[in-house]
Amino acid sequence: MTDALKSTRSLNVTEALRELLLQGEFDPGTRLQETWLAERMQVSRTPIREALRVLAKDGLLEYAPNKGYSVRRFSLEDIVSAFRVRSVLEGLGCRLIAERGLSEALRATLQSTLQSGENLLQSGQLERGEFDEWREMNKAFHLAILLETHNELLVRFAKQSRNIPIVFNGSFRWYSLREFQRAHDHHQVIFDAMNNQQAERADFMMQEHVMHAAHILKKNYKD
Amino acid sequence: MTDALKSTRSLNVTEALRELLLQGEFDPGTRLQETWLAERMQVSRTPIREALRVLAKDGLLEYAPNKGYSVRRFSLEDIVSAFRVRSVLEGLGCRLIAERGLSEALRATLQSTLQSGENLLQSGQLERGEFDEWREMNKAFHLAILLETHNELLVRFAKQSRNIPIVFNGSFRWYSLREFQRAHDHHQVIFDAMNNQQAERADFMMQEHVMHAAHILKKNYKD
DNA sequence: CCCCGGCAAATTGTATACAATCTTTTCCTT
DNA sequence: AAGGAAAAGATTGTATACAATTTGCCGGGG
Repeated sequence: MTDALKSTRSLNVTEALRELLLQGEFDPGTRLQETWLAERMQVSRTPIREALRVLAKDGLLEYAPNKGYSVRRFSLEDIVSAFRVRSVLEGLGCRLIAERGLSEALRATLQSTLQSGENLLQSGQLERGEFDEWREMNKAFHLAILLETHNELLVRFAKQSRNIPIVFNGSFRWYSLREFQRAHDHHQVIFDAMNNQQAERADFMMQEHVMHAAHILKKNYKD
Repeated sequence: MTDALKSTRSLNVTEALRELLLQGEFDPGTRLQETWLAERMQVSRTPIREALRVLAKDGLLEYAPNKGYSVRRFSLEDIVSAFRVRSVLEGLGCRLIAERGLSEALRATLQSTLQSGENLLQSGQLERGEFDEWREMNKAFHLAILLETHNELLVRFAKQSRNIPIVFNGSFRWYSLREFQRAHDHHQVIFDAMNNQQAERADFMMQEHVMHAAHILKKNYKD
């Protein structure tokens, strides 16, 4: 079997820190000192430094030579801008899939996620705290489309455009049942469009879908 | 004045190495050993390692834990895929500008680059080796549009999607006078569309423009 | 001849020591 | 008291030493 579980402290620290940042553990503007982090993470400064550099490149931290790193502040405008970028990226993904036609594997995967969505809506449990299943279903739907494009850069950028604290978990906490239903409808239409090789329609609806999420966030986000 | 010229060895090495990779100095698949690089660059392994990690994140190198870094191989398909992504990103840039209307500053900048293009075409010098002016003009045109969107992620992704060895310098070496004229025509139409707030047209034409460059590269690229 | 265990060399990962830079405090001058 | 040079402290940048892991080689067993 493959030894994909092998890793290094540097990589582990990078992901641990990224998680903390995405969960909003540190206030924006906070300076992250290497020695302090090193002590907290129980490693030396070396892996810490490598992690910080990567996270800065990901846009989660700001860096100034000889000054160090600080937690980036995301304005509402930054976040909406990121959604707009993601919308055209995922829209392109749908377009590419629709143009070449759905593979059997992808059709099966997407139908499965649609069924999951249906079940979740039927159960009526979506008003309480168990958004996790929905989150998982949603992620599976979007990721399956992206991966099927076999466009590595597209996948990378689409993933990266979600590396923003408030956005990362999906902003489902604002969703009413009505909103979940609408999202599910979007998914169905997007699937139908791709399934019928309607590239323009698939692209457009995916953009609509993503920007609607941005719209909801915009309405509820207080900065 | 600002001290933007301050830097560190780590940053310098990163950019120097990036330049070497973009110029195709190393064959794809080549393993880049830290000690070897350190000796060549006259620094210790520490800044080398930080540079390698960043360049791997940029997609120029491949990395495996405890194995090291090697120069990534870009297939023709990889390159065309990157163009497709860039086309929708820059298309979105044009759309955003067109929707809100051209600022005076941007109108002036773009008209200036168009005039430069006009002059270069008139001089008829474009068949020989001095593509540099054209390259500069082209870069100014595309970058001015991107920056005016004030969408940081859009700018970052669009720039990053050009960080590919063959692509980076622009593939103007394949261009005939006819191709330069066509590119110039595209620029003019894109400007006109934005100037008349024709968002859809501006977006579409920019995509056309970028993908035509991909088309030319595809015809001439031998792998 | 192949295989494979294990030792040796090479290479990467991590910690730490030292250098350079920035920040803060002190204290002198005006 | 205000200003500012200069020293002290803190923090980042770099080099190097050491640890862990991988790679290559050698020899023995099948």
